Amino acid sequence: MRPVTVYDIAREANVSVATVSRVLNNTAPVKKETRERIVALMHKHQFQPNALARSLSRKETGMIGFILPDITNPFFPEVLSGFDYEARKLGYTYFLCDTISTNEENERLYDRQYERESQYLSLLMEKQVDGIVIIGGRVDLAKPGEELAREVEEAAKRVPVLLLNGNLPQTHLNRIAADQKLGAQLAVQHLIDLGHRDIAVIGGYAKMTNTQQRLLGFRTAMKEAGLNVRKEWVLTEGFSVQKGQEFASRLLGAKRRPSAIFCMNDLLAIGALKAAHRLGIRVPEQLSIVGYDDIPQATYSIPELTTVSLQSQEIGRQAAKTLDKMIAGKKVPRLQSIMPELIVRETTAPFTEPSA
Amino acid sequence: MRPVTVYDIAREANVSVATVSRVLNNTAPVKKETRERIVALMHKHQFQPNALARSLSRKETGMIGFILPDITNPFFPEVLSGFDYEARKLGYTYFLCDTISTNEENERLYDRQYERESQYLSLLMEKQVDGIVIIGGRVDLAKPGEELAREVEEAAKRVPVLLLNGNLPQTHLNRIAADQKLGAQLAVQHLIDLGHRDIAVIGGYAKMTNTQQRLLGFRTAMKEAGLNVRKEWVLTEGFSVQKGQEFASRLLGAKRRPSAIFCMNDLLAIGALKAAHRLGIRVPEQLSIVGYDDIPQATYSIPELTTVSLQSQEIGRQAAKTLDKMIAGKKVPRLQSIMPELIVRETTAPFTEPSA
DNA sequence: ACCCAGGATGAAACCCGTTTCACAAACAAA
DNA sequence: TTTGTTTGTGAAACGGGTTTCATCCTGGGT
Repeated sequence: MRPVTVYDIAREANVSVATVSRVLNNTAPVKKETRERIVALMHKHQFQPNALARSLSRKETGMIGFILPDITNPFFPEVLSGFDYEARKLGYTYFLCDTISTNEENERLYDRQYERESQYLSLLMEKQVDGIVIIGGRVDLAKPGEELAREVEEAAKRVPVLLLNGNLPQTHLNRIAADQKLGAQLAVQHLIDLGHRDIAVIGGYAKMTNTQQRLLGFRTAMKEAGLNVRKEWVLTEGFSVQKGQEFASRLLGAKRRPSAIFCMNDLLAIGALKAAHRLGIRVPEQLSIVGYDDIPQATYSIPELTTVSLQSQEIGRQAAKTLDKMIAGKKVPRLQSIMPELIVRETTAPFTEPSA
Repeated sequence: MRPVTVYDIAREANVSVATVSRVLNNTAPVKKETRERIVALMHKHQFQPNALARSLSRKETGMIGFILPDITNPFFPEVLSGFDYEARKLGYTYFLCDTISTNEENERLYDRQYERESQYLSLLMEKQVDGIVIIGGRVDLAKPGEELAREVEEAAKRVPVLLLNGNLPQTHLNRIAADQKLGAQLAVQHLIDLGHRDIAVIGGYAKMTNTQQRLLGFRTAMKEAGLNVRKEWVLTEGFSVQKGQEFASRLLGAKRRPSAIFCMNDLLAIGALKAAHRLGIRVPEQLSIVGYDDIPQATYSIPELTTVSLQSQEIGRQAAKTLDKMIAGKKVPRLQSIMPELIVRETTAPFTEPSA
């Protein structure tokens, strides 16, 4: 059966569609009895206005595109849930756009992310979304002037784009980001305060600005404490539990090993925890570990992870609020910094000389 | 600047919009040079067809609504990622609809889920989605004839609706679901085979059909082995790590305690693991634990969880494929059962008499 | 030379709302 | 009573595509 339209209602109520539209949107006064007659008919027929038609003429859709790299990475659901909370309050719905590729074996492939990201960018624009938020992915990687960055900037000319946690350098795009450098400094300073001197870092991708920022924070804290960074204790290219286990095994298997490891995210930290366990190294007594992100899983492990909270939900909420303002044409600050916070739990302890 | 439309292209190419539309969709032959001229103009102006307008006349949007209860529960991102994979291949985009409510303190509230679910149902229909998939939430709870169930069925008359893992009894709606009873049986049988006789179950919600099914599987396996179920060892109402810890503490703190715990999901199992650890009970030597769902986090814990895999990604993939068929008007089986699989890892071991 | 099947194309209707404009009626102020 | 402002309403244009129908051409078959 054909869905009922304003025309059907109008005909049956002996009014014009204009009037029906008016009661639908309360956009102009309608005589009380006329209104009631129309409302009754709407209920009777379970009238649901066609949002496509409405959006087409209104030139606004109430739809947002949310581009993220990998929904199975628990960090993203966290920010997404914060975003969802505000977005819904503001009356938006959103498309979820995951830029990761998986092959038939469910292995995650990060190589085609760029391609996917720009595909989504134009797809979303065709769908006439009111705004786009991008977290992770290319915005973390692109260098100024690069083709990739240009595409995003191009899109931003046609529709509000908000970057989360990204770090597209030298861009005029609005962003909300945690201070990555500070977060790393917090973590490393904590280890130093506990008396650690042999500190390693694992994870991240050397090309990602986020990683670079955190590495910078790490180096800064080390330098200020007069400690030097051994380059074989800086292991990058990876963000998974798997990788964390791998990196930590390598670190802990060597003759000289660090007494503390700073991990670029919690997944890596969990991997490090596993590696230590396999090698019979007790955490935190013999090895301190600090994670990053404070995903819910950080409290699932035994011992629970000491980590740097990026306030993921808060970022998501801010994102929704800010994008809404941008859509409304209001001015918003170019960069909103979210202060990271160190959450001390159970994987860090004062340094003690190995008894053996 | 106003976006460029088919009319703009048509005017500049000295053709009618019909012709432009034809080259856009390859829907009828167009003279080669005309086509080339039009294509060139499209590129020149970076023409992007307005998907709203297109959908409005085509009466299909390529949009799907995906309703789930809580994206921060890692089970859902898993099925979502499987769904994403296929949906994208088939050319769909989807709205993510999270039915959980959170208050300002980010606490999750499940009480208003119903309301949210029906709001989303009509919202999605207004947005003219081509189909809707619902996982968890009301479809797990509703009894036949109930108001809630009716709403879903009502929606299903207007747009294809697919239920995942739900168990709306006596409904004619299409569903894809893992065999919950079998999954539980597998888990419990495994424990019994290992020599356990004192087995407890924790988690779930008594009103959820899923929980009921699993409980049924549990009881069946116990009965077949001639074991009886102690009712103080059946603890329901909860699905979180927190709850798991609580339940397990209660169980393990009692004078008489089980030698094995079957958990209604992996989060609970992780909680149980933590409780055991706090109480100094070694897993799996002194206590075996089996989870359910096989979320990625099941391998993050130490020891790694033995669990029942629901093949979450697979369910998601099937969902996309099936919904696509439904949208195309093809017949699909009323119920597709996904076989659960027991994944034996490190939290289960043969029963041994307590040495003390 | 004649007929017919495509090929190529345009005019116009259609999808379903919103919004502008015009106009009549009702009511208030002067 | 006259003028000015609301209230109440409809006709029609609009948003940006798709699709049907009609028309004109062209090449192949006989």
